[in-house]
Amino acid sequence: MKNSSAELPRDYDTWPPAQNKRQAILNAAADVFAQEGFGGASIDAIAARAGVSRQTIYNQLGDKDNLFKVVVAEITDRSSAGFFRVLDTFPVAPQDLETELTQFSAQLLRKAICDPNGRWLRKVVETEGARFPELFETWKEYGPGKKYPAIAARLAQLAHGGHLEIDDPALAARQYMALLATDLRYDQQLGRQTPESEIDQMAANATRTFLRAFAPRR
Amino acid sequence: MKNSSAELPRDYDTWPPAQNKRQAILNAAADVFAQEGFGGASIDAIAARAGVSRQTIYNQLGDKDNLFKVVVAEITDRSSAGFFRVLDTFPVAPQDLETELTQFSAQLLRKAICDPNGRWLRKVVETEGARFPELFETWKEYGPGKKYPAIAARLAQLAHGGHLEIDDPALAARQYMALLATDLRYDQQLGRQTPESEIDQMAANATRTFLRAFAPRR
DNA sequence: GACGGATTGGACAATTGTGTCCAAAATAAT
DNA sequence: ATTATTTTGGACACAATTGTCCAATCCGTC
Repeated sequence: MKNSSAELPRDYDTWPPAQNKRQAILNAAADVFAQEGFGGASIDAIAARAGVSRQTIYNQLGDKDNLFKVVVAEITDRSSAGFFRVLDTFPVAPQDLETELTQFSAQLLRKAICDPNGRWLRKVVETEGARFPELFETWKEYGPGKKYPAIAARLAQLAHGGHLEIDDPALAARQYMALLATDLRYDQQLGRQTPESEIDQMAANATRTFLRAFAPRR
Repeated sequence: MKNSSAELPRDYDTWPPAQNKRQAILNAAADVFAQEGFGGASIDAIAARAGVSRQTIYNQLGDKDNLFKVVVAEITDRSSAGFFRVLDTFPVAPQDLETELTQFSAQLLRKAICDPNGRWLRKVVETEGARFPELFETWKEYGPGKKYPAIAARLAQLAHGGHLEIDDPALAARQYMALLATDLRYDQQLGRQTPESEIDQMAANATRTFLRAFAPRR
């Protein structure tokens, strides 16, 4: 009935479910908040989806505001961790830059942008950012505040090695991310799950254009 | 008290206010829906902001679902009209491509992307798209469905005239728009109103990178 | 098997929201 | 000035939601 596009970012590290009801609650809450917004989400709906009594939620996580804060913190952590795990594979000393950067881009799309954590966060930040300013200050710090400089640093490294020609690495990083997300937004804006098969194509398109813009002249 | 970042897309064509309470209601509803989401928005809040009795809303626009639909249709119209008004100034036969395309880009940012109508729509589509699928089918049709092909056609024209080198105009159009929106997302994701002064810089950055990627080789 | 902590389901008060009804008041039209 | 139309504000029934309380129950541990 409620098979929305916003799936819950599951984390199978802590399992089986009976052990951590808390985790089940957080997953369910992430779902419902993303689907209904903060105002529209009801504790009952969350409890039902988590397969848990409403009281248990209050016992473990306090009131609705606090539940929301905990969920955001949790997902922020997961998302950030996923991003930096992929970032470690950045081709800082490539043999074939286009091929390797395309592969890296595809990984980034798959594991750090398309992935449920990232999607959930972007949606919730857009929706509820104004309601919890202090919360999203920290998101800003751990999200854009760390990701973009990290990408910029890698690009600068490539430029220093003569593989790219870049005036402003920070700008180049933002544009690289924008190119990567080109078709993602178009798709995901309505719940369309971007098909796995298209991700490689998207990575190739973005990388190609990026390199045409920033490859050394001749 | 409620000075949110989401301002109401006003339309001063129909004025003074006493004449069209209907317009006041739609503006207020746009505000509150954007701020609170569909679930969190209350008719009372909308009535209060519109300076109107709650009953008047029911008289003129029926129930909450219908009110929402009318608001979306209204804003979609305005946004689409604004976009195509700017599109008429596209430099199809430029003397100095970079300069003219930069100017066009700035206009597009100012009047069709940054503007309250466009911002409102993007936010609401992201938030409530799953709840009103049929509504956003029409949005899809009038938004991306017409805008991107229109841009693609202009770019193809430039390519045909030898000003650009483009394999896939549709892809180039999506990437051009993505580059334009690069810093917009970064800013607006939290309610930061992009300062007027930065728009020209953003247009210049996007255009420069786009042309470096798609200008004819040599 | 008995203990203790977590979990459950149900009841509860208080609040909030929707949508309707209606009589009084304001506004516009004739 | 009189009539027609809107608007208003308040009352209302009904449903949903939040957060609390509590007795019954489950579950792992000793």
